Amino acid sequence: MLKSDESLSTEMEQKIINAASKVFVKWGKKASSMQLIADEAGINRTLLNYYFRSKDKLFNIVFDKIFFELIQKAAEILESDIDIIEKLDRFIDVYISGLLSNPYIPVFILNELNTNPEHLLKLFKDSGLKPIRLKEDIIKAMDQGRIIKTDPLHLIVNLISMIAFPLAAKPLIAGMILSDQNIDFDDFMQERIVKLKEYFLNSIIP
Amino acid sequence: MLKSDESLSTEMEQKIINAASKVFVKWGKKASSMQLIADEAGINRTLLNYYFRSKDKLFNIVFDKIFFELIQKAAEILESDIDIIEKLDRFIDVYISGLLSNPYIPVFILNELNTNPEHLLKLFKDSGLKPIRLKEDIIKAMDQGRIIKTDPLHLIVNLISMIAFPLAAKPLIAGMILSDQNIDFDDFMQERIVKLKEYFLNSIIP
DNA sequence: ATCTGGTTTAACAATGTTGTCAAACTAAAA
DNA sequence: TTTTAGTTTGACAACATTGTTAAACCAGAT
Repeated sequence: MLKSDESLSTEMEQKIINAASKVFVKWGKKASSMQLIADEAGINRTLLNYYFRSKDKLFNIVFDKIFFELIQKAAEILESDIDIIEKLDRFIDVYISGLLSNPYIPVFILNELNTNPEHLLKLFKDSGLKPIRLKEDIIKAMDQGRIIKTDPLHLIVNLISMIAFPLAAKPLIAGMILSDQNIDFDDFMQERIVKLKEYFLNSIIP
Repeated sequence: MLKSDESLSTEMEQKIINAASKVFVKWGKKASSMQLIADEAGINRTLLNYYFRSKDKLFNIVFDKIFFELIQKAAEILESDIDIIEKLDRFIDVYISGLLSNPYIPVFILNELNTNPEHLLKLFKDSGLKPIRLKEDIIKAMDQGRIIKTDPLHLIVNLISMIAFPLAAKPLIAGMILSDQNIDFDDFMQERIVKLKEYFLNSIIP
């Protein structure tokens, strides 16, 4: 079919990016072959090179896209003017539900993080997001006596950990902790949204 | 040199396993080549096959060893008869300091977990460790009023998350949160041992 | 009907990786 | 010294993967 306008080319590009995302996120960069991606997209392998030149280029596009979406979601919440407690509440909500539909993403990110830290740090700097702004919000709330006084950096790390780790470790949680109890992982995580808010907010509100 | 007794063969095997551990843990299974491992060990590549038959076999030995050490450490603490609060305290200690010297391990495990869950679950079952026993300890302490009443499963997940995630996400924490503040990651984690105990125990003691 | 531009394909070369094998090596035993 | 058994090495074949190229294809424009 002729490329009569931009949207058609973009249509194929989208198809490829979607397939590549699935494969890269599941298997990681090195273990993903161009053939696997082509199969997933239902197209000839050579088309991947035609549209994206090389595996490296394709990977970077996919990675940047996924990372940007994650960062942007955080930015929207953190930079908004809502109350700090409400912010934290939403943060838990948005990330757990968001990642629940794509549980391979955390490990995918962590993996690239370990093998190629510069790439990610560059992206992060370009994004302009400053997680430290959250620290200031927290300190302010502590001064006002609305939040218990504790180390704000560790508090932030605690929150991110409790949100992200269970998703990254899905097979571990499901297999080692939930299976004997006959609990479904997704149910557990849905419940977790409520329970984590309860636990975390209780732990910081005097 | 002739293999006059067991220990000599074991010496080379040890050398290989150490090198393979380093390479596999850093780069993951697929991205690690036998050549890379041989270079790390300073030996001829063919020797790897001579001693361990195949890459798969070598990988499984390395992985099982690392996983077993992790599990065993947990078992020692959890199965001991010390007080629950002391148990949790030690758990934080042992895992943060242990993984700090080997920060690539968490992602390595998580990665294998995602791409090959059966392998790990089999290992886990063979180990005989029951993390659920911790749940019973916690419930007992809750009944005695020594620990605040909350969902024990989520509590366990919270603890594991706060311990393991920052180590898995070292470049993220270091690059996105600590770098502006001029804080060294290892210092931060040493401090974290204290701060996390404080935070976690405070959050569960009435 | 032919031309023309982007698109798709099969075939190819280059490279990397794994595992095997036979030959070379080494140090102790006979 | 020669033999012997385990060890080490280089060479090889098989296979997977990547990226290129030239040819085939296709639908609208001329």
